[in-house]
Amino acid sequence: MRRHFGHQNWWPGRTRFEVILGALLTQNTSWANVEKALANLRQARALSPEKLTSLPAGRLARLLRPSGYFRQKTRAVQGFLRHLNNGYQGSLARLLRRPTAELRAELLALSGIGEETADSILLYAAGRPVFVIDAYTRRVLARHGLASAQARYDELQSFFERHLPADPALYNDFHAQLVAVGKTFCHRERPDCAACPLGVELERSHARA
DNA sequence: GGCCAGGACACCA
DNA sequence: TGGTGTCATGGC
Repeated sequence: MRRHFGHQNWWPGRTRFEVILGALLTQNTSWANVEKALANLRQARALSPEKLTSLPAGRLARLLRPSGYFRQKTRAVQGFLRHLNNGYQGSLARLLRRPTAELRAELLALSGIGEETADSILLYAAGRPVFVIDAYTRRVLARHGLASAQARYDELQSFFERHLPADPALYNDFHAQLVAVGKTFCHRERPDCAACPLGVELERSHARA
């Protein structure tokens, strides 16, 4: 996959805080729309926990509007900031220093943060070896017969974590590569498996076996 | 004009 | 536990 697409350099974001905001804002939303919202925040000089905390909900909602679901996302962002301020004196470094399992549970307890968003934060902002499962990953695995379409999140996650070394840098780009494969070759209506680098490699490996 | 995008959650049986 | 509706903008 990397030979075909090159390193994907995920996650786009200048700071860890920006990565976290991106994880919250990209839920069921194209990254292009997320970038518009992040650009709004940057222009408003609100891309830090302190500045963002001081923003009234109405103003924050207007800035987040291009990313869609802006009312929900406003609540999610403010909920995260409340947790950060109440539990960690607003220090992202302190929060992200928590042991992986505890941090994951804390994130999941916040409203607006589910498994994928929590794991994106763990991997891309905190650098933990946690494999992220998203809709593209599901589609690619199902398309290649590597997992059932109904498999649970944790089943798919352990599939990767069992078979790959626990290396955050590897997980990082591996997930991004799967998304690239999903976007490029695993279309719902007209998948192009013949040209798919993953499909070709799997065919080779089956032929060898 | 319809479909979909790097989901989460409430509600229901 | 599993299925369904809702949330919303913007690009194609």
